[in-house]
Amino acid sequence: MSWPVNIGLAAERSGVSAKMVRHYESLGLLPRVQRTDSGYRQYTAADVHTLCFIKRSRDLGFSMAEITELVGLWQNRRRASSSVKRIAQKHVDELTQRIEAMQSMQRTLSGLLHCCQGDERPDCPILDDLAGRH
Amino acid sequence: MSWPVNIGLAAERSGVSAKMVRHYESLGLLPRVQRTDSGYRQYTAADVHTLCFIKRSRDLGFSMAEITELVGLWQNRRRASSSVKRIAQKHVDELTQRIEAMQSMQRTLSGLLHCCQGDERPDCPILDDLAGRH
DNA sequence: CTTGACCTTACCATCGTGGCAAGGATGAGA
DNA sequence: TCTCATCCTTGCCACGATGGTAAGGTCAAG
Repeated sequence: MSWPVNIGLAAERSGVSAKMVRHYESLGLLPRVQRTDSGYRQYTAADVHTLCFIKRSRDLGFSMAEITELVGLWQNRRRASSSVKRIAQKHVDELTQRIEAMQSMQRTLSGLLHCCQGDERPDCPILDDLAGRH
Repeated sequence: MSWPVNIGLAAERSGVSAKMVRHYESLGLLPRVQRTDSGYRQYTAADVHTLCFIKRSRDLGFSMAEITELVGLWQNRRRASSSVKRIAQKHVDELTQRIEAMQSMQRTLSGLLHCCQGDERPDCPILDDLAGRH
């Protein structure tokens, strides 16, 4: 496996782009980066593991601020699981709200789409709705 | 009703902030704005109606690019309703995709939340999952 | 004439990501 | 050893839609 690895391999193995790896570092999300004499970043297996953690968290929709907290809890052996659960519950609640908002849009639009002939004529219930249907 | 009105009243009546009214103008989304000698923008009833159209479109989740098209179609008497329907259908499809992606996150997180005790102990299936559940 | 509410433009911040540019490092083949 | 491709470095700009703030002009009521 040849550890440590350059940023390119760390990116490939974690699924995070090299660009984002540097960005996360600038946010203080990655603990510390060893460098070669010429300045190349060197990633250990543990570093790549942290990157994978961040990737998985992003894939689940957590914000960078939330991920910062989660990484901190992950690396803190004296954490309370309630702290993690609180963050996750808040995120799920936000997801629920956003989903409901989008479903509401979707319902309205689906109804309008159903009414619209979609032919060459200009009459269009979608535009009528957007114009305030008066 | 006293037309035309300043940007503040136009904003209040349309539900769009004055800031955004200026922004939409800079995007070319509002046709033309009359000005007083001192440079104040003057909005007619038709202008406010257009702002309401934009507001309603934003509330339904359309992007500014899509709204630019929709406003153009709205003001074009020779439009084909199929053009409108195509835009709306594409938007609904995108909404569907985003909703499904978020529901997938929600399902995963809900399962993890259900497993997490949320107490003072450090053991946490949520963190285990983020860390790659190995 | 002052005061306060309104208007003007212009710039910066958000959030997460991508792109580009200019330059250094490294390693493989000629 | 020279060269070239590929990698790495930093730094800046962009997105989309919105908010904030600052510095200044305008207007109407007191």
